[in-house]
Amino acid sequence: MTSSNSEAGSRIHLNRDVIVRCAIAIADAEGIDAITIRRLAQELNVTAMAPYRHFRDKEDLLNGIAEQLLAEIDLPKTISRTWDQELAQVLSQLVAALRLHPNVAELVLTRVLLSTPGLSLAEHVFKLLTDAGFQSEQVGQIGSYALSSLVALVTTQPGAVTNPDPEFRDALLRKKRISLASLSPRHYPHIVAAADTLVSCTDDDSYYALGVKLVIEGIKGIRSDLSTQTASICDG
Amino acid sequence: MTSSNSEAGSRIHLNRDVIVRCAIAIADAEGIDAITIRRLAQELNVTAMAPYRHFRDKEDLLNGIAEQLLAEIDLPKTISRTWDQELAQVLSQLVAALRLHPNVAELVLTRVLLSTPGLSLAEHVFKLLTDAGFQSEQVGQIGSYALSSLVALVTTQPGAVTNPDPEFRDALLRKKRISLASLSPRHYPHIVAAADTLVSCTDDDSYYALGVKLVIEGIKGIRSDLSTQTASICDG
DNA sequence: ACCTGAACACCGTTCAAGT
DNA sequence: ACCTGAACACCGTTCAAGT
Repeated sequence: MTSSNSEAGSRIHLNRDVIVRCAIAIADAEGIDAITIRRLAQELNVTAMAPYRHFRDKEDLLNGIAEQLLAEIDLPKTISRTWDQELAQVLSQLVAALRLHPNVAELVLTRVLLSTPGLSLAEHVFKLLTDAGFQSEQVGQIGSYALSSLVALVTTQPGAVTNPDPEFRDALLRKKRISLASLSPRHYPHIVAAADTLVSCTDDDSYYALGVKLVIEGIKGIRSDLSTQTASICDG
Repeated sequence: MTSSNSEAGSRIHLNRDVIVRCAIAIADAEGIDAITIRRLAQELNVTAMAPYRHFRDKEDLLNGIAEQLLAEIDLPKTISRTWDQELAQVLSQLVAALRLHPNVAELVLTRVLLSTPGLSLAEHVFKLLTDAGFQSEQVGQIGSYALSSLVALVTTQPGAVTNPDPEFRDALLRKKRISLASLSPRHYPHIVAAADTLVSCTDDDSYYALGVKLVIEGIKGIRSDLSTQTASICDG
């Protein structure tokens, strides 16, 4: 992470975007705790107070990081398909965007409604749930659930160790797997059996696809309860 | 939070449990960032280094807090009902335990497998998923999903503002609702419509019950896919 | 065995200046 | 308009002592 920005003379014009990108790069390399205002200033060849021209305080910076992650999502325009297919696509986009920077994914959990790209995402999800036939209160609750479930999934990503260096990372994962696999098979038979899966997936893509599917199927299950009570809406 | 422990003379024997409980009390009153080793020491009438006899470092303390939260869950013994009913009950217990201390609930997200009560919880959930007919790889993935979804739900709890004092809290919520409700209805019609729900629920209990139901229904949906491919297992 | 006390290298953030 | 520099009140954590 002593990246190109830290070379003497590379005095790029400081602004929110540059600072946020630098913060994300630091976290990618060394974990979220490595994001400090002072470290950021140092990395950008600037004094400790310079970032404060662009951020009210550190919380504002963290909001900016969450916003940047969400800005990577490109919401599909296709309105041709069914609500559940579209929802699956949007949620997959969210997961894909967060997976690019797993060390800061957790910041999004409580910040979706604080930025324009987050609001657009939520609005899109809420619209699809409305299409599915839910009333506005359930739309808010189910929508929040869907978003936070998937953010949490990326946050707890098996094998999402900070990433000091690939070799050390592997060693850490190996240690973790051993500690699970060596639990008492009498007390924790199912954890021992699933130890490999819990530590790191054989296939991350299918793991996240399953997560999206679980959310969608959950919503469908709730919806079918709904349609037994009220007039059934045309299926999308 | 300048609680009974901070009175001069109340020198309770220091140990992990006392320290963890004090940390939770601090977070309940002032938010998770108020948990510092030094503050803890002060609250317990002890020097800054005293807690280090009982915790290797701050991370160890946070693990201890997560463990304490999970220890409040009492796993039901009843094996009389169907897997989905039992799973719903266990997950509801998890939610109930976390709701007691929403400001530290986030600590559990990445720490379930690091403590005995967390391992017991996971083992219980995994067993029920095995009963439901899933193979060990899916058990691990679906189990992780179920646990992290519900932890996330409590973490993002609408109205889970730290809690300085009830009056200030209400003001903050009001401000939040207004900022959502006053969004452009042209760009964010569904968010505006759901603003009340998003900021704080009319009924928290039913909100969390819905969360549990979404998880269960999701799992059932996946399971029915499963049973079309492999031999169907006896229900129940 | 358990706690103290001083010290170190860091933080976020303020305020008043510089250019 | 944008950045600097010094300062303040706080952190987590070390090390060597005390009792």
